[in-house]
Amino acid sequence: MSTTEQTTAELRAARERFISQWGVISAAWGINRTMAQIHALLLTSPAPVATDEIMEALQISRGNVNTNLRELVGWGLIRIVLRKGERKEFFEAEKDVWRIFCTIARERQRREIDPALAVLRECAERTAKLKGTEAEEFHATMSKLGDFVGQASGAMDRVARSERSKIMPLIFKMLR
Amino acid sequence: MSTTEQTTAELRAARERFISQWGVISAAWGINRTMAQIHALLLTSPAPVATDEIMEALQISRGNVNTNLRELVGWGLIRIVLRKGERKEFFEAEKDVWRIFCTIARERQRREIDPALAVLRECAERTAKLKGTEAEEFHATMSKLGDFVGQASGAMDRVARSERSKIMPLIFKMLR
DNA sequence: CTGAACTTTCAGTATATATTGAAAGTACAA
DNA sequence: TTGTACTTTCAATATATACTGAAAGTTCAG
Repeated sequence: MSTTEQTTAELRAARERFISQWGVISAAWGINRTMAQIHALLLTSPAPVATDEIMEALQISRGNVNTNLRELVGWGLIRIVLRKGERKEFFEAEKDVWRIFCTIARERQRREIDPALAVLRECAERTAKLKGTEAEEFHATMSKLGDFVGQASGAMDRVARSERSKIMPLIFKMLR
Repeated sequence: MSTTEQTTAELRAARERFISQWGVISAAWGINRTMAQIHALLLTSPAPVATDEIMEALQISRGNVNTNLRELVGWGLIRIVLRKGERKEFFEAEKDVWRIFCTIARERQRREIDPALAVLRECAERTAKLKGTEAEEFHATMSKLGDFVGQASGAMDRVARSERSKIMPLIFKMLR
């Protein structure tokens, strides 16, 4: 086997390992396994990829690929690329790690943290004026939880909106 | 209806809303819905609770309660309480929000981030010496991803190991 | 020991989630 | 306007995940 062939084989093996494992890991974080695999595929693809190629590579149906591509576009993690003279749509992933992180942080904030926060605040609010130890304790728990989630989410938001070059050095300096 | 009855009713309603919604929210983060509901129940209970009461409150089976209680103990989010003269086990949740946060951060780190990091490093490692644009790009992607996850996870780890009173003011000062 | 009080296990089942694939929809060149 | 090259949809189906409940296991007082 030539050196080039070995390189190709090893590269493909590493890439497949990444794609497969990224699916497993993402599932633990409440992200659709296939969506994560498609993302991993695009993330490690040297060029934009079309639906058929993804179907082939991951051995999944057209409908499945389509659904998850739209979802990834919705998250802002990939974009559609059109080639001149071709009707087909190709897709490419944002490859800057910092941008990926900010996108995910902001989307999860909007989709999941904000609604959670609303529930906590509502539960604190509606028990604010109740009398009695139990009611007061419940109110205190909800308030503390709400404040904490609010502060943590605000902090994350500011990190995700700032420039990497400005915020990251600060963080690492602080966490000396 | 007396004021006391109104208070009781309103408190119960708020508590049920919290328990139910906490389950929904947690599911979005890859946490078992029932586990989250049991946690919410204990978090808002004025006293330690035994299996039967949880079965009753959430209308779920003994086996289900048992499994999820063990899982919560495994996470370090609740502890077993024994009452003198009683054979039954009672459970109570850690109620300090900062401690809860640190526990969850450390456990997810150990269970999910560290393995993910290992995969990224392995993929970077095995493609380190390959020649060619595609291989080099893949290696660069894996390295960047690995470095980023490693740094972020290290930062989170240091936050979760520090004292709240020391680290939180610093963070908010920095994110001014 | 014995049995009552309690916990754990796990095969079977239910529920939720993801996937398929064919049909319908869309866009456009000729 | 028709045919072709594509994308989207969605009912049916498969798969993964969670839950049940009865039986087996454990613990311990008497």
